[in-house]
Amino acid sequence: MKIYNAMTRRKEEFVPLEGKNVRMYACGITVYDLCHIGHARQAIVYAMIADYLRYMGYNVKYVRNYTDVDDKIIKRANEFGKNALDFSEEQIKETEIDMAGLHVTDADIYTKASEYIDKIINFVSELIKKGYAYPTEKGDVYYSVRKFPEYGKLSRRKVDELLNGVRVEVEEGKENPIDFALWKSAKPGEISWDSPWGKGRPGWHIECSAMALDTLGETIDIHGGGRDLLFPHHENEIAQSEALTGKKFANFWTYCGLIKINGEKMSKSLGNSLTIRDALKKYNYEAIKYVMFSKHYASDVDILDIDYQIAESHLYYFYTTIKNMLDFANNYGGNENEEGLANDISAEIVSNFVEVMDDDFNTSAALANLHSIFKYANASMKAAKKNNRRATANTMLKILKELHEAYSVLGLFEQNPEHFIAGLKCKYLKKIRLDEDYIKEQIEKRAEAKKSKDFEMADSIRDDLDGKGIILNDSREGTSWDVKALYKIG
RNA sequence: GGCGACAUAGCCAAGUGGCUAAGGCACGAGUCUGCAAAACUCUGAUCCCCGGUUCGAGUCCGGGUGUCGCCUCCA
Repeated sequence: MKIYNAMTRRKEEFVPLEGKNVRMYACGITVYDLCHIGHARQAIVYAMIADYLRYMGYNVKYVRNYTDVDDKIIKRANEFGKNALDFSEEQIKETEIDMAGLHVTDADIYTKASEYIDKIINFVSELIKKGYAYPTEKGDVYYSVRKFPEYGKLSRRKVDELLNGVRVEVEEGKENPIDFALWKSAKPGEISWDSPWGKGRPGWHIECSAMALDTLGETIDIHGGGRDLLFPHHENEIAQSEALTGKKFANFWTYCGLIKINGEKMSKSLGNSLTIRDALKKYNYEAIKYVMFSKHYASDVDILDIDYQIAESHLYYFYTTIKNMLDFANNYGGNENEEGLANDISAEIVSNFVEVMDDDFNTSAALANLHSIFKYANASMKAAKKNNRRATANTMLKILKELHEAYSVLGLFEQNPEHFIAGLKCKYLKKIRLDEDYIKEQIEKRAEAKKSKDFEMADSIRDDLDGKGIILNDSREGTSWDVKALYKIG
C-alpha cells in the first residue's frame, strides 16, 4: 500500500511502526458553528482511510479531537450569552448529529481540549524546562521557534523568510515575532484555568500535540488534516512534540484537499459555505460521499450543485440495477454458491478495488470500476436466455456479494434498494409538485388510449407528463413512471 | 513580497517513464419500441506554451503563462 507523504513529497510504501497496528490522528473541528461540507469531506476521507486499513487487516486506532476552547468559540458564546464550554458542548452535539447523518464511521477516540488542561500544562512546563519555551510577565507562554532547528521541515519554510511575512504588531513579551503561543493569559470575562503562569487557556497548536501524545504515544503512523493546517498548525505540532520527546512525531503526513465553490475557497465571510445540515436536506448521504470519493482526497476541488445531482443519478442507476439483480436472482432461483456465467467478472471486483485503493486511496478509480460492473450486470440480464438464466442469477448474487464487501469501505450501497429508489422519487416529486396518484391516473388514461390505438392521445399524455418532469417506460408488464431529473442531468 | 500546489476531450475526472491516455456527464448513431423511455452497443482528447534529459514523457528537469492555496483563525 502506498500513501503520499507530505513530509517527503512522495508516495511511500506504508509500513506501520508496530506490526499490524496503525496509530492515526486527524485534526478535528473547532466547534464554533455548524459544520460545513469541507468538514464533512475531511471526516469522510479519514474515516475511509481508517476503514480501508481495517479492511486490509490492520488494527487501527484512530483519534480525532474537538477544539472546544478558542477565540472564536469564546466570541460566539459571548454573543449568545453562554458559557464557552456549554456552547461548545452544544456544538459538538450538533456536529455528532451531522456526522451521524452522513453515516461517517466513528473514530475510536474523540478528545476535547478542555479535558486535557492538566496534560497541556505539564507539556508546556516541560518545554519551558527544556528551554524551548518561555513565559512572559503578562502570563503568556511562547514557543521559541529559533530553538528548534528543524522548524519549517514540513512546510519547507525558512525561519528567516517567515520573519519577512510577519505582521507588524507583535504581542507584548514575545522574543521573536514568529514565536507562537502555548498558553494564553486570560482576558477579563474569558474562560480560564489556573496554571503556573496565572489564569489562562491553552494555545491552539499545543492541544493537538498533547492529545496525540496521550492517546497514541510519541510517534504516530499517520497524521492528517485539512490542507490549510499544514502551516502553521502542523509545523508547530512537530516543533512542540519533537522538542518534548526527541522523537519523530509522525511518519506519514497526509492532507485532505479543500473544497472550493466557484473557484474560491469556501468560507463564511464569502457567504459561499454549504452546511452539512443543508446538504443532507438536499441530497442523500451516499450521494455526498460519492461526490467526495469521485475526486482524489488530496486535491482541492470545486464542487457545484450539479455534481451532487450527477452523483445522485449515478446512485439511482446503481440501486435500480441492484434491485433488478435481486429480482432477477429471485425469479430464477439464484444461489451465489452455484456456478455462474462463464465470463463472470465478480471475482475481479475485490481485487480491482484493492489494486486502486492501495495506490494512495484512489477512490475515483474505484468508483469508475462500478460503472463497468453494473453495465456488465445489466447486459448479462438482458442477454440471458432461457437456458442460462439460472447461471446469470447466480452471477448476479456473486457480484452483489463482492460489491458489498469492497464498497462498504466507501460507505456505499448500505441502503435498501427499494427504499433508496422510492426515497429519491418521492423527493423529486415534491420538488416538481406532483403526486403519484395523478401520474397513475394519467398512465391509466394512456393505457386505454393505447388499447384503442389512439396513439396521438397516448403520446400527448406522455408528452404532457414529460413536460412536468416525469418519463414513462412501457414494457411487457405495463407502464412504469420515473423522474426525468434522475436520468437527464444538465 | 516569500513558500507551495495545480493546468488532461464541451464539462467533471483518473493516470508520475513504455501496449491503442480509465470512468462519468453532455452530444451523435444503432439495437429495442406503435413511437418513445430505460437498458445495452458504438462514437471523442497526444495531455497550457517553449526548451531539455531519454531508445521512449501527459508522466522527469529548466523557463514561461494561467488558476488557486498558505504566509492571520480556518477541514
